[in-house]
Amino acid sequence: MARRSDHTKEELQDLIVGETMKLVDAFGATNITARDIAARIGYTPGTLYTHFDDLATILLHVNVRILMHLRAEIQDATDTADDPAGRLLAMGHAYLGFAEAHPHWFALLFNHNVKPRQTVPATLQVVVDGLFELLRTELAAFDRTATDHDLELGVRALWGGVHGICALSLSDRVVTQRWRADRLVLKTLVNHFLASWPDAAADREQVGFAGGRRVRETARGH
Amino acid sequence: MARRSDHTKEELQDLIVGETMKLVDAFGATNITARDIAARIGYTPGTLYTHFDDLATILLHVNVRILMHLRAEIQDATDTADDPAGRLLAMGHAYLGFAEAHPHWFALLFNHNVKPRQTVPATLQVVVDGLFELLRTELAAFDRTATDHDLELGVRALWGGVHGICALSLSDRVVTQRWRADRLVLKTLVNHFLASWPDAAADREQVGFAGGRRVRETARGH
DNA sequence: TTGACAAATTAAACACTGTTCAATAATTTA
DNA sequence: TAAATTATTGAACAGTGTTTAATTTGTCAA
Repeated sequence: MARRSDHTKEELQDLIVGETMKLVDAFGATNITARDIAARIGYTPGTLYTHFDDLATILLHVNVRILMHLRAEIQDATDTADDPAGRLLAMGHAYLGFAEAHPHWFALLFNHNVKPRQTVPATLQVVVDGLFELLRTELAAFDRTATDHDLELGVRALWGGVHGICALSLSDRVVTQRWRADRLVLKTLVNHFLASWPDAAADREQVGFAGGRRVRETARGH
Repeated sequence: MARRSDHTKEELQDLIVGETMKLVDAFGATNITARDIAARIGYTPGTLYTHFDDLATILLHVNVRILMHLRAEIQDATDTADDPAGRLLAMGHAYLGFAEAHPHWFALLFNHNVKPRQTVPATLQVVVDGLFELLRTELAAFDRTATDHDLELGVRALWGGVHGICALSLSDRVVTQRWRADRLVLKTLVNHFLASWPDAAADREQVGFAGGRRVRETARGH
């Protein structure tokens, strides 16, 4: 019998969430069982239920940590460029890199199995809002004349677009496996999106606009 | 005992896939069981396994039919506009409308649980390619000077973008529930994407470019 | 019509799942 | 030290996908 003085209540909860997160990363959320987690932490399955309501709740806490990882990587990506457009593209690349490096985490994040009853940890929405704010800051710097409404629309469209490319890239079901130029697709989307954004011209021409052909130069077929 | 002369082999397979599709639409793929399907068609669970290898295979066949529905709706959306840009936007709206009307179908389509062994029905890739071709045709009409490579990139970026907005819209986990202006987000993405596409200017100005402010007019801050 | 063969269907079982709960062990309090 | 409290366990529960032997059904030659 595991001695209860081995861990405090909080330590054990952290241990459960942490080991579950590793198992999800390795095998996917749908392929791990309560008994797997219990064996991993050196307890029996019943113990999980004295610390969490059910497995779904544990996975919800795992999701919070995953989101913090994702936000950290996106924040780091900000340093790789010194203009807003470059930073936005770099954030997209970080997003895609994260999805490729941890497909099971990505799947758990966005494949909703949340039962209506479930109490979402308050921290989750906070982390999401932080992620959202990172994008908004860059887009605002990119176009300083944009209204709040413009930014809201723009951030959601851009985030959605990037997310979709990542999601389709991981969904080996629908998209053919042969074609793997996701970074190029990503760049195409982001560049085209930003290229027609109001007041984009000055910024873009200063920094060379992140490689590829310069869209505006060929915009009217010249 | 159900009499085997009630249905031919093909009829019974169609019945299984069809009833499973209805159950998925109503309750979601993760909430239906082999016994549910069996009860629905008036047979016992074992019968399912004389016609399909396992449940995952049945769901794969369901996916084929779902994709055909999706393609049909997108094809129909083509008639609602008479210029390529308008048709592309209408196709995006159809995509989003389908996701909203059948969230469980949409989830089954893109949340991959396909085991590596699984034999994907040949028809599935055919349907996907057809869907892909619909977009390509419109984008090619929108920019007749685009190379094949341009079109490939553009279609994937555009499809990915639209898909992401739909996916995030259904993923009530990450995106806050309060903000529901997905159609506006969709229009923002598609319009900005097309606005900077080469040779887009002529078409866009002819048709008024699907509402909202005209991006190019303010592009350089005039 | 009959009888043998083939195929479809079933009921029962298998190992597994998430979850619950009385019994037990470990710790804290009096 | 004794009592009360709490954490942990092992065994059970109902339900899952799947397999299989036994049974029913249909076919077709004799």
